[in-house]
Amino acid sequence: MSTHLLLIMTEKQERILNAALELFSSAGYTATSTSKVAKHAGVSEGLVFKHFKNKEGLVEAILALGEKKMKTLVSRIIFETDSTAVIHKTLDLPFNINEEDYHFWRLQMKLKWELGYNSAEKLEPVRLALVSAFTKLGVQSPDAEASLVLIYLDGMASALLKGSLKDTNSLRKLIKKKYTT
Amino acid sequence: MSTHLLLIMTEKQERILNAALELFSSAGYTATSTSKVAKHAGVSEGLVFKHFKNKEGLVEAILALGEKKMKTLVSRIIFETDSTAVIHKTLDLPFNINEEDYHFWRLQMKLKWELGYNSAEKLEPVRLALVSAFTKLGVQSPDAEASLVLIYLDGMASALLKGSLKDTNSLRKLIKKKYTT
Amino acid sequence: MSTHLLLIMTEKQERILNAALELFSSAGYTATSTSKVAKHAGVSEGLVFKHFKNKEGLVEAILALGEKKMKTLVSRIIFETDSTAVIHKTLDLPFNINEEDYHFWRLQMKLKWELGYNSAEKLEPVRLALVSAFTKLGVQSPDAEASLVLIYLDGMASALLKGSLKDTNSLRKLIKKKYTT
Amino acid sequence: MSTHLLLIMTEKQERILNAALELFSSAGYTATSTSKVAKHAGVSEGLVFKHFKNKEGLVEAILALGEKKMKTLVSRIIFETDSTAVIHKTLDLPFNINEEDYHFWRLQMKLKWELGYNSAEKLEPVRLALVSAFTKLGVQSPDAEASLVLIYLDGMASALLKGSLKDTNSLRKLIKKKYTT
DNA sequence: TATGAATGAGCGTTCATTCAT
DNA sequence: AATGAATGAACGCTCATTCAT
Repeated sequence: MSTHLLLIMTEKQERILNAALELFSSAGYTATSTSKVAKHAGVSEGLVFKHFKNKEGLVEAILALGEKKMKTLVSRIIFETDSTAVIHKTLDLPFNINEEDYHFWRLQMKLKWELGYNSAEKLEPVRLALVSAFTKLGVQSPDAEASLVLIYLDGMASALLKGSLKDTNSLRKLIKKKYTT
Repeated sequence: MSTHLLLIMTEKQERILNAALELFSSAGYTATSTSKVAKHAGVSEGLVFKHFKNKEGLVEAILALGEKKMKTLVSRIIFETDSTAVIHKTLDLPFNINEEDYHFWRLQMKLKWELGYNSAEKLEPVRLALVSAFTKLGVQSPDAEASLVLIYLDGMASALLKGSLKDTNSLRKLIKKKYTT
Repeated sequence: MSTHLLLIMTEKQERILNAALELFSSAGYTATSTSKVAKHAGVSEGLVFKHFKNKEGLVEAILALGEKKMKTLVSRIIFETDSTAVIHKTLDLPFNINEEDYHFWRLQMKLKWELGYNSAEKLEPVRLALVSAFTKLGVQSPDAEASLVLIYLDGMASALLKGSLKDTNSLRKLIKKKYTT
Repeated sequence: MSTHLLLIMTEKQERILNAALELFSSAGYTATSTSKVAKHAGVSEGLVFKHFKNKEGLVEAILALGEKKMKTLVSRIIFETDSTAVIHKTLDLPFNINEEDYHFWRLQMKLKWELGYNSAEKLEPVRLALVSAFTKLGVQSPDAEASLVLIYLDGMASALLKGSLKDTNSLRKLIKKKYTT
């Protein structure tokens, strides 16, 4: 149960949103009924619709919060001036998911496949920063290098969020070593 | 629309399975109703249950086919003796998905997130082969290297199956170059 | 959109009643939700119930206004002394509906069928006046003649309020000619 | 409970349709829930939708039967050659509603106001026959006379179906006398 | 083997209404 | 007087599944 999704919301709105986040991220959007969300949040089912209009409105509200979080992460990278730091900070992204946000990022991955929601395009500024970084470093094909980093990023996030990895630390070291000049 | 999923099946059985495959892979398992599957296959609603018992039975049949296909792919890799070839063949896997099997592999990715079905564990033999290969090549941490390849594999398959990549060829070359001694 | 339904009402009360009138008369009582009425009136949902207690209270208030209007119309007829004038004034009733009251009378017809509300019994005094008029004129069966006029009245009002008539004027002349001695 | 709406239907389909007819005609379309219809028909709610797709489909099925009945009645009139007979048969229409069809015609009137369904336009052929009849009889304004008959028809049907009339027989005689040359 | 009639629980959503503020 | 958060029952409809034929 993550806390403080948004400060503007009333307590019950937040409870609904947290319940939805938790259930969507574990069972999926379609498989989670609005009545389950309401029950989990301890409110009437009608209230879900009063506050978020739709089941879709629920997920949109969550995704809107997601974009905010994403922007914060992205800005930390794109304003970095040191080329190697840009790359390393990008590679580090999936390792910095704290437990509080676990449900959240898991949902992003799920929705990518369930609803075709493209959270990847929010990383476009990062891709540009990577291209620029690789160019500065003088590598042969900076575009492809940047894409490869993002592909790795997706795979690593996926593996971490499914909990299928054992020794995450050595992986983190290894991948960074590969991008150290 | 792949044909001849299994030779043991009757024509209608196969039609049902193909319909399910297509619909599951595009709309998802939960969002696809058994009646839609029946309609798409051109059979009665009852027949789906006669042949596959459950909606779950349907997806299990599809997943069983997936394991078969996976085994074929895996065996091509693990019996390879040349270390570099093991790695390169693994890296090549997602690029060798032919159009006919597109729905099929897309569904595997989808189900991984929707139902928690773990297709990755079917790659365990490949991981072992990779560890062995990296060991032979004398790299510092062969376990981590193997894991990294599989993580990259997942990311690349994901990107390819979502069609979000433009220049796949240069990526293919680049990643292989990184694993060329 | 009639104004000043009742002078005793506050402005918001009147707005609610007008909104209800408009919506009930176009969509029907059952098909119009109290929330739509509130929205249309530009007030909060709660206020509708504060002022009219019930959804039923809303329609009763409207019907009460209807009886008032009806009484005015009726009194213009029953105090008429000339027999032919009684009949003609009755026959003229539906043609004298002004645009302002259009929603209003349409609603009466609608409610007659939707809720079984009997606006016809409010015309009982008119029926008596008609019987008396036809008796004075020496027709054979004054009761039946009076009933027939009211039946025609209903049919004409119905046709006019549904806007299915083209040449209303010639109809008006014709029917009156039939009751001219 | 009217019987034998259509012979092509299965028993349960007919039961659903009869239940819908009865409930729609007494409580109205909007105020009658599909679950009430199912319960009244003694079937599951799902079956209503299997057979009629929609709640709208239910009412359409009923109205389709209505058009059939209407056509039968209309054809009895328009193929009549004697002018006076055309008029008298038209005037007689509402008196010939048998108890079995009571719900049915009541519904037509109700839907006219609730859903704007225009059953009147089905009488257009009758109107033409009336115009022709009045023309042959040499009256001054045959169009208006025809319209007047239909307006009376609506009023009389309305009165009869609401059961607000006592001495229907004398009315029947009187109206016909008015159209006897 | 194959059909499709039939079910009842559950779906997302709207409803009339209450109540604390 | 006025708001709008909150409720829970009901709505129209779809679901996975069974069964007689």
